[in-house]
Amino acid sequence: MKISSRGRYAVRIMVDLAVNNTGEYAKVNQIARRQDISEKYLEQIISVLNKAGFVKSTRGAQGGYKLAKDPSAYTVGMILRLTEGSLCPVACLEGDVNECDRCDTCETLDVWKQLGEAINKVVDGVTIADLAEKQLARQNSMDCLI
Amino acid sequence: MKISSRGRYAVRIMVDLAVNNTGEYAKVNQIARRQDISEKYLEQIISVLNKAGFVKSTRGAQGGYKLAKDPSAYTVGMILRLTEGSLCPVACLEGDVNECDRCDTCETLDVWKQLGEAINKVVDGVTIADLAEKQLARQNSMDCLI
DNA sequence: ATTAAACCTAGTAAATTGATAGGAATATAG
DNA sequence: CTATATTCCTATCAATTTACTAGGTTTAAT
Repeated sequence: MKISSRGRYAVRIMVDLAVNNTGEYAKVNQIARRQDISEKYLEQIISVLNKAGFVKSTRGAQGGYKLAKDPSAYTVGMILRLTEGSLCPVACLEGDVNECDRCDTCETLDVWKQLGEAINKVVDGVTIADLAEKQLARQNSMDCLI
Repeated sequence: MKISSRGRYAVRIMVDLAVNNTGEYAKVNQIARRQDISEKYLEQIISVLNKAGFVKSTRGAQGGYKLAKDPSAYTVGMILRLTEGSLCPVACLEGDVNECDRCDTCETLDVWKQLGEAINKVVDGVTIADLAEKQLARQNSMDCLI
């Protein structure tokens, strides 16, 4: 029941792109430096975000990545589901077909259902914009101290 | 973000012991048959429950396992934490020491904290007694149809 | 003494995780 | 048109976890 580093990094990458958005394309090595993630690993993760259309890219010199839409268009849940796969805590609840044949007499199923709903509620209740705003607010408050 | 079969089986074993409690010790092969879990795998899982004091055992002929306390004394969360380890969705939140040095400037941390709380709330809100009752109620309602 | 059970330890195939590595394709700058 | 900066693609890898299977040891009742 852990979120993998792939999922965590993906969220951080999206927030990073939102916070450091200048209109230009951000390069992998810049994001990697800011987020302290290996360039090569980050490359793989951002490629998934790219294929899903969450970010857009251009290749070659001056190329890079930027968010495809407004940060408020992405929930944490969307990003986790993309990079982690389903957030459903048990396979029995996935898809429209109930895999296991104990499902109709399985008391525990209802607990997993509640759990899945609780998880979705949290991760779909927070957007990349929310997280980016919070970071910008903290950065501004730090500026005041200088 | 899946609950492993070890955790799911552990919960089912506890519910099974609650539902089929006759005062006698239940044998691994009986539980295995009822729950459709391999005897050997079940043995390993119930041994964890035993060492934690959730069930008690006697060896030798007529031996077996029974719940150590009333089914209402066990939450699903207790059993999952035992068999799965912490239900914390990220390592950063575990223990009293913050592992990673980004923690104090990490916006995403708050999401994971909310997520952890939501998960705990669900799994600690359901007891083995709740699940056992539900199963007994269904069994009784089935009896009426015969 | 036999037998029925829990107990203990080791092994194992498959999948997943968290990367690293190297090169191919492509766009810009000079 | 060439050099360079960048994304893009694929392969590999070590470590860990998962979900078991297997086989023997100990203990208690009959």
